[in-house]
Amino acid sequence: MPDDKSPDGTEGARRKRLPSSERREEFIAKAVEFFAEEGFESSTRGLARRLGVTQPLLYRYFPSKDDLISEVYDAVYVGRWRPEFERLIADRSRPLEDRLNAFYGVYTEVIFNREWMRIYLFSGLKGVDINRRYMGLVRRRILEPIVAEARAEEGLPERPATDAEIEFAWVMHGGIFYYGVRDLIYESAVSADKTEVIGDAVAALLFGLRRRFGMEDRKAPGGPGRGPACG
Amino acid sequence: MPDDKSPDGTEGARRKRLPSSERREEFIAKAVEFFAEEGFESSTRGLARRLGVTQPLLYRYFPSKDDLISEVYDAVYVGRWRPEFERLIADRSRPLEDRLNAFYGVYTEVIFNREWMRIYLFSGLKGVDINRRYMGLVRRRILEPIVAEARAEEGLPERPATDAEIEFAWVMHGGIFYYGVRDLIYESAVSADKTEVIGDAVAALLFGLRRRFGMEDRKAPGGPGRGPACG
DNA sequence: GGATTAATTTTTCACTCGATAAATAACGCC
DNA sequence: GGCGTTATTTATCGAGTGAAAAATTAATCC
Repeated sequence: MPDDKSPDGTEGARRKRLPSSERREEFIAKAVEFFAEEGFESSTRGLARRLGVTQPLLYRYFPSKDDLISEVYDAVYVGRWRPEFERLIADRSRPLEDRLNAFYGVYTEVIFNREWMRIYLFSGLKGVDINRRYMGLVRRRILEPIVAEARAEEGLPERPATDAEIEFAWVMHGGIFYYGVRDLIYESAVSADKTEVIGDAVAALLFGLRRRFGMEDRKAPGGPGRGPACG
Repeated sequence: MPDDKSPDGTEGARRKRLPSSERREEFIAKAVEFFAEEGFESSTRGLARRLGVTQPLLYRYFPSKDDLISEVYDAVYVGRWRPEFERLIADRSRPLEDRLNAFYGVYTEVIFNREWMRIYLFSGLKGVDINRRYMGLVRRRILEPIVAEARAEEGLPERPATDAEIEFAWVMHGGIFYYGVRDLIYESAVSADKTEVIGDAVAALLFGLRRRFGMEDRKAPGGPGRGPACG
């Protein structure tokens, strides 16, 4: 007997043909859904079933399961990054607190999404390097700018962020991320509203950074303007 | 041909027998290691290989793979909880900031551990309910006490923590947790030292809670002493 | 409308999975 | 030292896995 049922489920209704590029897009989009929900260990047959298509067809478009998974990573990590993230943080026409609230508002619009979060966590556990690269992106494009803007708003001289500053920014950033995890992955009732939670976190972030500046800018009042990275 | 090699790998060295209870313990301990590293989808044959034992032997001790996995959960979630967690937070002979630094010092000794973190994340993605129960435990035994202690130290009247307060405490707690994730799962260089990071986070946590108290204790100066939970 | 091209399915392979049943061999007891 | 108990292994089943090869069928072109 055939090892997969009629792709559509309903007998007789033969699948419409699609041009190669469209089909590919469709496959990737559904693969994001599918692997996000079921994990990357789930079978290509399961994905094909959800697509209403036979399993070997996948291999016409992707040489292997791993290649398909790479496309999934790209669609999520690269495809959903928005250039306005960086602009929002750096826009000095508004107070930093406003900017950060605005930034985390739109950033969480992207990442507070079941697909995004689950792909992120699954891929992190797999140890694929795109994950490490994404964290590098967050550090360079989000956290370092935030620290720099906070220094600027305090009237402190420019200088590369210290490890302790970045680490603290990571804790707050991770706290906001984890808020999404609780909501979307653990589905534990997250009752307070997002704007308020972000507002509290942003206030604490700025408080913590100013506190750090106060602790570290004593010994170097003028500071080595553009000294080598600390640590 | 036999479907598993000689369990030990090295030929001839027949496996020593162990009494039932000892063997069981050994299996669970190694299963924690194994599934933490490879994920719960990994094969019982892989685990057996690592144990130097044949795969069907596992089924002498656990009726199914899922039952073994449940034992793994118990060993990690229940077995590593330390009663001193709650005592440290509630010990009013010291300032709260000290207590929280001490608490997060020992708490992170337990959870900043590759096994613990990976089991936690894997099980969270699987959606097993022990995960939700653990988060309930954290809320009741850690976060609510922290908020209560913060109120007490401010001289405010006792009352159940509001959702916004708990949510903020979760963000800080999650930020610390995520610090461990970055270190142990994503293995992104975490350079600053743990004590300092915790110190910064604790300071920000207390700042944020006091800020919240100031925002919410205006309209209810005496407050409904033991009113129903907010929200 | 028949030939060409390319999208899709059918069939199949070699292997892995969780689990069961039966055979074997190490240990304790007397 | 033989015997019974039971820990452990051997062998096997049926279902599912990623992948390749070949057969089929829908769309396109002239």
